[in-house]
Amino acid sequence: MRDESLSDSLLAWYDRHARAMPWRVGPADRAAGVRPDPYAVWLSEVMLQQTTVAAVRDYFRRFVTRWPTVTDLAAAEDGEVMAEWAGLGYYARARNLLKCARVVASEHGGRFPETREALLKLPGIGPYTASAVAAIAFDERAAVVDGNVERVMARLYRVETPLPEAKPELTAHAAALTPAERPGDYAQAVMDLGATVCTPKSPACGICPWMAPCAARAAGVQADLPRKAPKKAKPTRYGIAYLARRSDGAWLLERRPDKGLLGGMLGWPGSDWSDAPTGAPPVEAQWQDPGLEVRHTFTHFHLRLALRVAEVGRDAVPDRGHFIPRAAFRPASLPTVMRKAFDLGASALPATESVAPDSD
DNA sequence: AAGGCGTGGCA
DNA sequence: TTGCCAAGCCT
Repeated sequence: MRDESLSDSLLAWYDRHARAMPWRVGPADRAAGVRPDPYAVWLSEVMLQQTTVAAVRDYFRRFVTRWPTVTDLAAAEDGEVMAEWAGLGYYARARNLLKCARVVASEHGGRFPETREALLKLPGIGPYTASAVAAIAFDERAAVVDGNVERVMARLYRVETPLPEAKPELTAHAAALTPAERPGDYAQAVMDLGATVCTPKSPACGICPWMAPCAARAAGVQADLPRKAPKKAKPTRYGIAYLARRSDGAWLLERRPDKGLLGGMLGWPGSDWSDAPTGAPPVEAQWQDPGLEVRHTFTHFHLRLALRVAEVGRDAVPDRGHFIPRAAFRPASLPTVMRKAFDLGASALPATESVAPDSD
């Protein structure tokens, strides 16, 4: 059974402390009848998967400015969406975002399904996002369980079982607390609490609306919860990236395959990334070794990427990739590791003379 | 069903 | 420098 005094005290706290966000309808406006745009809720929730609010803000604004509705997004070119997502990480989210937008546009008349169950069927929408959209946009009493909620529940109920084993128990607690009234505000409230008060390292118990009922706080173990299984060490992999600049300033890039690391993104042609990388240069040239190396850490390995640079003539025909004209090339459209390679490698080539744009 | 999948900030 | 982490999903 639900403990309404708990959800009530949290909602009262949220009424005073809700953070303002570009996609959020605050509690006062919500109480006055303002409804959030399901498209904005969905887009923000996908962007927020494993990603900080600070990192998402500007991406969200650019997306809704460029594609104001899900129908607009559905009509976008794949490469444009991937370029706009560049730098935000977890690029499968962007591929699934577009898939989802197209399903909503073509099979649901441009309107998002309004139940958690139906939302779960869409690409890129899992248990968390389905609950968040259902609760925030459609007032369904759906319990959100993300990293914040897991932490808050583990502390409130002093769950000592380590994650991920504890997940079902924490989910049950979260579901029991979720109120029928204001489920969307409650979802945002419990996540705000986790993000600003019940933080991973020194939680601010002194200002927490749930200080009194918190079992971990009473036992003084709040900073030790939730317990987690130890993580594996990251191996180091090595690779080579080839940066070729044509005499007209065009750069040789290739589209990475949809599956796997950085799937669907542009990148520099190169070797595989392994203990002993192999891979031929993508175009015949006088390749130079400037002695530069990009260091970058992915989710599950460290990468040391050695750079090779070359200038090639107007008639160069690459074995891999294609030349992107200087005027069309934006480093910001590259995933971060590739942008780092550009920042380093471009400085190793002589400055381009200012030439008039050419006609290919 | 455990592992693949990004990035930037911070102690 | 290193490790940890942040509103997970997919296979």
